[in-house]
Amino acid sequence: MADTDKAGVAIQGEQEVVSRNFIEQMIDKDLEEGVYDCVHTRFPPEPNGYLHIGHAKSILLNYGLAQKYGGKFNMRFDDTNPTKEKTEFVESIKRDIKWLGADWEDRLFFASDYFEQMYACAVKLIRKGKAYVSDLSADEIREYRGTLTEPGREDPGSGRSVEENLDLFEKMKNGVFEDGSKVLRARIDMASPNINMRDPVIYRVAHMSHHNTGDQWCIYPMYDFAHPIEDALEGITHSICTLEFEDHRPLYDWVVRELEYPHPPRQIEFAKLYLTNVVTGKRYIKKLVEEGIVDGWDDPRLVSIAALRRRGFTPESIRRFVELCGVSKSNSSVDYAMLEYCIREDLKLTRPRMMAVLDPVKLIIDNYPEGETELLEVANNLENEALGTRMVPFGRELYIERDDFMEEPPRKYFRMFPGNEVRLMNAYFVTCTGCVKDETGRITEVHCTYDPQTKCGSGFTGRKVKGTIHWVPAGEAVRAQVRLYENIIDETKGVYNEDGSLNLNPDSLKVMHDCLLEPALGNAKAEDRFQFVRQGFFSVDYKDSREGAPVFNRIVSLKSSYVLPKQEGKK
RNA sequence: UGGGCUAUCGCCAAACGGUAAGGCAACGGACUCUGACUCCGUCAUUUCAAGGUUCGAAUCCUUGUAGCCCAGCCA
Repeated sequence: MADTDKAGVAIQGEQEVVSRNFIEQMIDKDLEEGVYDCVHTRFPPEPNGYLHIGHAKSILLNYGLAQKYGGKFNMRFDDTNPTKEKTEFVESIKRDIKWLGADWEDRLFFASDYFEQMYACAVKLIRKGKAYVSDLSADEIREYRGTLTEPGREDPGSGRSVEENLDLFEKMKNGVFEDGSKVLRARIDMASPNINMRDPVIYRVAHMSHHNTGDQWCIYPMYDFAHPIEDALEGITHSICTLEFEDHRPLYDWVVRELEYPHPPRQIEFAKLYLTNVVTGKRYIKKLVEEGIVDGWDDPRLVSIAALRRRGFTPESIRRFVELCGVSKSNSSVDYAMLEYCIREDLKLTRPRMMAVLDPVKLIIDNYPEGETELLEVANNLENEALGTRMVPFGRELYIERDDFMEEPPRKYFRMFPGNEVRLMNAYFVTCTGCVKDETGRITEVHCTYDPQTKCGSGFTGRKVKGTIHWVPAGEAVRAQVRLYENIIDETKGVYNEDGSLNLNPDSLKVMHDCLLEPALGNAKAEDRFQFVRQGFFSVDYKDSREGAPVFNRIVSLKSSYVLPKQEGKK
């Protein structure tokens, strides 16, 4: 009988048997059979946008495999199409991958650095009679390709001699032809049931400046031709990509076979990671940015790597999340709750637990001596002594959460209401005596009395209270802005409307301007993370915070099995 | 209607012919200076469906069904 621990590790006797995902099983087999004697992976993004949580899976999968098998991991920009790529993106992608902790060491490559070799490969194919220059327009090529159910027809250019093809291809390279007037096609099978094999275009003409090679080239290789070559040149063993490339594998194999690479790489496809109710589409995010609904690609409500980082997620939490999701070939959509679990798990023992009042109302302890204050020594994290203690001033006037007082409480309300005794966290028991309202009926002060002998740390055990509430000292509290987030999508309706537009949640951002924090939080630095007791985990926004004036983003709330009555019915 | 792939709990996901792991979520309960954490318990007689083979089937065979991908000079 095998026990199984949290990581899915079965323990049989003394032996640990980790269940391996299907890619690892394939690699094991390859290694066993001597197909390869090492593992070399790569992450090959096109620098045409920002990375998001889905890319993290691919990055961590590839890097993780290299680590696990003592192999190597390459970083490679697949920049074979100058119409879409920008240097700005190569920088952001590098930064995100570093942040995630994937280390490519000194192996940073660009597909565009191989253009010369790729050109030679194309010439080789032409010489073998395996490629030809076509004069067909894009529309004509589509027509000749046939349909899903009908085979294609021979390209008229297919009959050209090797010499003529060589000559024409060189002219393509030399800029003799206009964009779109000529392409190089691989000669495979116009009748193949796999449309990718119907003489795919492998080179096109594009008179355009490339972010890396400038104006050196006016012909560019297509992905299906370039990618296997890139992999082969770098000595990649396992070329891991997503499911939509499954149909391209026969072409991938065709290229490495025709080019006669002695140790050809092998393509393996896995299912992308999707998160439920999340926006990753570039055009959608672009629109959100343009319309000012979010404040950039790193808006904390988004799931780009930059956004997750800004929200306060840790690289460790993302790694754990990806690990928990697993790797398979079935299309699936993981619950956001799993990500929340991972970040809570990472922060709960490692961050100080502070007191912050988001929506303050004044609390006056009527029997506490006027003008007097005391300093309380408070543990930073009761479950992790190593985090030490801090001092918090306490006095007659405090602020508490508006939610923590009700004049007429419902059943099972454990907080402050007239006549009820609660604990002020880290301080004393207080008994509520009533409240003061302004002319609109809004509560402006809550009053109570305290019992000096119930001080925290005094060892008092005379009686117990059901509720513990947090507070900040009135005089010394630091005023700050805190932002609370909900999903940017209205989860009750799904991501898209019928017309294809996004189903936005109008309450996805709540900015709390007059929050009061305990003094120690006043000099928090960008990216510092804390638990605000009873509220959740927060991090200091690195964009909007200033020296001595931190702005906090809520990363995730604490779980709660209690719903405040007035919030009932809220979606 | 051509080809490729995938179907195991609300969501991920193991199991590789030997009698359905685990995690997330949810729900009880205990504990508690966070309605948190922690702990303890519950949560698939059944694996898309129907047949078949077998002592034995999620795994093999049939026949269906559903979903995803492919007709860019994108990646």
